[in-house]
Amino acid sequence: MRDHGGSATSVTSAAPRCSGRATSVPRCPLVITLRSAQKVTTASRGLARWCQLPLPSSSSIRIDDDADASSEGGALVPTSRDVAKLAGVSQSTVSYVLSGKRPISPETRKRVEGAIAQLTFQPNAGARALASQRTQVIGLVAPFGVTSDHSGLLPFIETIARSVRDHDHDLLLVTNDEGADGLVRVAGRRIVDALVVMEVEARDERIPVAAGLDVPVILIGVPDERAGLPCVDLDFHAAGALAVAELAAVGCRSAAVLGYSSAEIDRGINYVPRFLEGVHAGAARLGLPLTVVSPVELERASVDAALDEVLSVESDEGELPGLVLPHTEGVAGVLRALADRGLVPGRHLGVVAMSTDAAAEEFTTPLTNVSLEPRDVSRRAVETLFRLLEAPADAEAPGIELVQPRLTRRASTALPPALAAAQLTA
Amino acid sequence: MRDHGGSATSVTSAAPRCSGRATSVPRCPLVITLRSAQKVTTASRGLARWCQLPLPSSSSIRIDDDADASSEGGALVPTSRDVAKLAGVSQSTVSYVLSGKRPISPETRKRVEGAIAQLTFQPNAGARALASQRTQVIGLVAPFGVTSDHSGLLPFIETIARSVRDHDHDLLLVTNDEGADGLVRVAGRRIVDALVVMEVEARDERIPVAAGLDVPVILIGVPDERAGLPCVDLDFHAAGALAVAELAAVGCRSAAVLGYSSAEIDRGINYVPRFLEGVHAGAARLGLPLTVVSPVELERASVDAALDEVLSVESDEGELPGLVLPHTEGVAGVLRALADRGLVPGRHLGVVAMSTDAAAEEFTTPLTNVSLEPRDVSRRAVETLFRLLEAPADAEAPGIELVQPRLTRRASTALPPALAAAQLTA
DNA sequence: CTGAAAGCGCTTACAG
DNA sequence: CTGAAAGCGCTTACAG
Repeated sequence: MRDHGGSATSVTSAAPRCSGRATSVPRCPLVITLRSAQKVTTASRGLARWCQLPLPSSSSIRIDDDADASSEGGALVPTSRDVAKLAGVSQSTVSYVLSGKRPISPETRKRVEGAIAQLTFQPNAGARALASQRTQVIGLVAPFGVTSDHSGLLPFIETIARSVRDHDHDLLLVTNDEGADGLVRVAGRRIVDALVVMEVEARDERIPVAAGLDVPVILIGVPDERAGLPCVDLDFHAAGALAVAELAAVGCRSAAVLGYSSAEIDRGINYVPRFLEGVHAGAARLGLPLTVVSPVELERASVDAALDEVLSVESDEGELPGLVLPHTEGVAGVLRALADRGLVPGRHLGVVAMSTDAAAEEFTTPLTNVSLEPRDVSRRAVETLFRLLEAPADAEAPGIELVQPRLTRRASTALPPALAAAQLTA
Repeated sequence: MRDHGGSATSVTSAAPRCSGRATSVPRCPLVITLRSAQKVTTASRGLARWCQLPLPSSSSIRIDDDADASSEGGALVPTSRDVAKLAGVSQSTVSYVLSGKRPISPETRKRVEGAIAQLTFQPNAGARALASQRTQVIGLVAPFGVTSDHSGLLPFIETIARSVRDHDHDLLLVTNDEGADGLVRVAGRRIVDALVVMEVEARDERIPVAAGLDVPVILIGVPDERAGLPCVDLDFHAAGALAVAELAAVGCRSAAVLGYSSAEIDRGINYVPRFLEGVHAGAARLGLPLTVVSPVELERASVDAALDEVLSVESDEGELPGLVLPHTEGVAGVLRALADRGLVPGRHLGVVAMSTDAAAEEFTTPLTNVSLEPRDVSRRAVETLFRLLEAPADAEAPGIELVQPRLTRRASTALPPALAAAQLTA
């Protein structure tokens, strides 16, 4: 047993003796005796302060700390061996009671559970991982610091963390700074059982590395070459088509897309072309004239230029095109630029944006949006990952799962009676 | 060694034999022989597909897979014992080369490092944790789902994750759904070595629990009763004082605070009173008349009412009060309401908001802000936590660390020449 | 400067 | 339905 930092303090643990290693102050019933006043050290001073006791100058103090008393500074942690002894069963029985991997008689179970409760036993995760080859931890590779804004990231992290907990696992955050090495590290050292890789790029250096790991990996996003790895993502093609279909439905005679920022395009994020293809396909099917301006940067000047270009293409009847705003971060800037021109979404022109519902409702004119469904995508990713984790090695590997986007009509496509009427009679 | 799912496949690993457990396909040099064509199973089919080989009908195939080839589907992972054998040293020497905990001769080191590289050895985290009683994982208890918006949360998570990696540890995310039980679980099972608890409330049920754990805990935020736990937070008192001082400096003759939302107040977040106290103290020192309206909800009606109240208190000279907006989430709504009234920040009245610099610059009129400094706070928290983790048991326990806020003047307090001049001559 | 060996606290065939 | 024991892959006194 380790000394408590000063020879003045001696610790004697009373029965039942725990077999665990002492970190500092045992959690078992104990007696602390301060032997000599002269030799009182910082450690014993600290301890006394902790216990809210005056530091005695030349007497001994007694602390009766019961088993589940929570005093900081370390504890002699009970093991499953202690539980077994107390319950009068073998250690394996304790393990089986915990895991449910074999039938246990009701009486035995009761005794074991009682002992567990009495000792406030909690299984050691490291020992369990070593013996079972399962860490019960999932790694999440999150794209911190790649782009400036990441407000959209949080719902993913949150939902993934919760879903993983629903499967009795924990979530380890792997920042993207480490790149592919991070994947190799957490998988190779068996820190995690499986990985979720977020925001994969079209040609992502992490893909071949991830495919070579001997733990299951799921991608959020769809790279050009997925190397056999399962992917989950929003159906951005459908999202693009949905956006133009809405504009057509409310009577817009043409559509214009104010594209992504060049930062986003340069990163080769695969949803950019997928969304634009969807827009094109949708417009073509509906016979809607389409203009795409891309890239559009977040800066005011770039937004103004793009808007000028788009608004100059008005139709013969002086009608403005319906606007599709795929770039969530840029939406606020475009709306501001519209306001500067005295243009009100839903009155002078239709606007559909890719954004969360919450963000869409925040604007002066609530926006019709196509939701990014981060929660659905995250949940699906985790479900698939656990199916993979539990699947026999010969199971069918899942492919690409696409979550269908959802459009919610709000004021920004509530077009004027004239247009709406035209639409109704059409 | 585990069977590969079908009796038709036998796997023989060539020297050097690895001592690790086979999950599926060994990573060591190996020979795979398909014995009988009739008995080809799904498993062996899957294997063949993987290897990009046609499935032979009645012959045996040979695959020479070298040690660092990365083929999915499992691997016979090398252990430090394999490294030791290959390097001709003892297992303990391998461990010491890795940990640097005792001097190693250059030649020995070279041989060991060579063997590690050759086998692409990575130490098993579970085994290491079990033997060393250190998991190298820090837990972060993040307040997911407590409030609606959490964009402000991300910089904390990001910075904490990075800082923790700088100390060669990983970050485990503990969602707040589990409440105090989550702390007990990850600490008690030794899933983490230490904890960061975010957004602590004034009377937080997690505090006494956290204080009873036998792992170091650091709080971000300052509860009423910190139970001896170290805290790191922004100095909200100073922030409040800084905000009114700025308004006074640019010539405002009175100040008004549009307070927090009742949701935030109800949660008993400790920075609410601290900030307001700072505002009061600052205003008192400067002799600035002060109005505080609180709560102010995020809803338009509430903002309008608060603004009406505040703007009616104009001075004899018809001057409007300077506005302090402590509630980051509510800033956008207040600005919109001001715009509706034709009031421009920095022209008709001064405005100072609590917000990140990035957010402050996003508004039509860039805002003078007092930064929340999430990165500084996070970094300090992690530094203190590791000091705690490495400190001897008798070390001095740290108390409350307050990070000083920083004010950046922008257009919203660039008041009209008349006022500025008045201020200069004063 | 290095090695042999015990031990960390579980799980899981194996045996009954 | 239960137990005895091997073993997971490291670290760390102990010994030289």
